[in-house]
Amino acid sequence: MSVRVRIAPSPTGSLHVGNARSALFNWLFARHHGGTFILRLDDTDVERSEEHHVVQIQESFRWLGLDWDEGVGVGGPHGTYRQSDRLDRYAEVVDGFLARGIAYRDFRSPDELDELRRAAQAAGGPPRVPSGASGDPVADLARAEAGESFTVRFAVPAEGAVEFDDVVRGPMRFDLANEDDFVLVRSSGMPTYHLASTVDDVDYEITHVARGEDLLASTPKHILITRAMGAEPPTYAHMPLLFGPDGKKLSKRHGDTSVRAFMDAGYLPEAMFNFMCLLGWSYGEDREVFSKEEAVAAFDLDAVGKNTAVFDTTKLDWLNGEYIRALDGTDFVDRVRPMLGDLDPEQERRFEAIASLVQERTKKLPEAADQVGFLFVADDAIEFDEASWRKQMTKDFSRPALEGGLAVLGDLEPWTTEAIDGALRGNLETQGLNARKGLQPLRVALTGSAVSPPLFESMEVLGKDATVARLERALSMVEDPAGD
RNA sequence: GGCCCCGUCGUCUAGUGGCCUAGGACGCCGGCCUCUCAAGCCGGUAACGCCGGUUCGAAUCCGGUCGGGGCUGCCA
Repeated sequence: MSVRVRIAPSPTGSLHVGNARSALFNWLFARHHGGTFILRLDDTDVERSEEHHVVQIQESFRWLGLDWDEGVGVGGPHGTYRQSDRLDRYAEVVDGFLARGIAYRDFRSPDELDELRRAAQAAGGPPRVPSGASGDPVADLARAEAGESFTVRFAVPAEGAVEFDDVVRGPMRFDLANEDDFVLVRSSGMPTYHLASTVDDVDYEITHVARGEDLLASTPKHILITRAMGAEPPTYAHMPLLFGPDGKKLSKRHGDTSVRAFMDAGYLPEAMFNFMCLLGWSYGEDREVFSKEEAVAAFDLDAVGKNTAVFDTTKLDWLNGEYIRALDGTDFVDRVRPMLGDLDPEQERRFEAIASLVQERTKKLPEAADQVGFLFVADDAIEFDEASWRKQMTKDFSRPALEGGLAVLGDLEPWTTEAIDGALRGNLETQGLNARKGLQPLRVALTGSAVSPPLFESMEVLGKDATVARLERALSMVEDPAGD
């Protein structure tokens, strides 16, 4: 039997990294086994589901490189893959359950149920709410047709147990005595997640359900429904949850943890992919950096770990730098250019000339844009970083460095990195300054900051005129501190 | 309260009775390199929650305990 797995986000928000990680593992599993990866929408919560989330969720998956074979947007043999379009099918299943006495209509009010729950809990034993079955389906139907509000509940057997073998956690056993008669259909007529999701899994012939550990305790419900439908339950794999750096379950208060946020922050999808693989799974061989293809070849669900992982992006930052450095030079230029705004031909030339030097020293794409900013401003409009100025331009070496630099560069020919290097080093000797003192003021004069791409190369890219102009301007400001 | 899951360096993890005086990676610290910052290279810091048991031998098996987490909804 060929592997069929699914990811079923609910479009009540943007795609969260936790869901993305689940999707990733499902995708890896499907690809490893040559199976089918399905994207389904669990949108039974009509109150909170929104269409723009549907669009963004798909965008996030595509960005990460998780392509799906069936489902939303791509179609397949099972319709639209949206639960809101399958209401008739759920009703059909429930009617069958009702007819066979596997489910019943429950007319108790929420308040009444709360009361019962509290009482059961106070009793100390299992907090199971007593069955609300009247034992008279005909009368129930009459009440329903008369317009009384009701839910449909699954009649969980009072005794026995549900057992299954979890791929990640091993043998599981849940006593039914602890299981409530759970709701299948809300009073609004909409199916619950448990019903819709399970019916879909059966109908779509899902072979492996790999999802977050938070659903582990709900699995007996799903198995009960599956069996009631006369089907064999799929293989389950409950994957560890993701936590925030504070050790608490990942949520909004840990900042924006949507995939979209990482997209916008300038992370490379390859790096994000690689990073998420590391959360709960290990490539082995002491390897942390690997390609998608390598991950597909090595991955399997039974190798997924049991313990929760803290979503700490420190390592992601490092990985992103690794991937940026590994980028083809033109690829890097293409990815950064959109962040620079409109460039004239001269600015474009400067950017491309210095790109490779910036590529080596950036961890996130937007940083690269910051680092080349000095190439695009007018020579008399450089803004000086205050701390840099104080440290390099207010010292006794500041003037000699600038004046000496100007003296040797003024009529330097040819204007190349090598020639600039030689000229400036010669000046260091005549001034009796070490490289640190003799060159830093020039860097600040040129770029506005004590941190920049390599100085000589920057000068070459800027050209002699611009270089001289910037040095002169800075020198004039050093002479007259009040002029700053 | 009840049911269930988990517990190796700060973080992600390797480890399935001896190869472990516990390995790798990120981070951090120090050094080298060096025109700044990165990168790179070298070195260092740092963990089997605790207590019992099984065994010649336990991070690995069992029990307990403590700690964290999930579920307990007409959310998913």
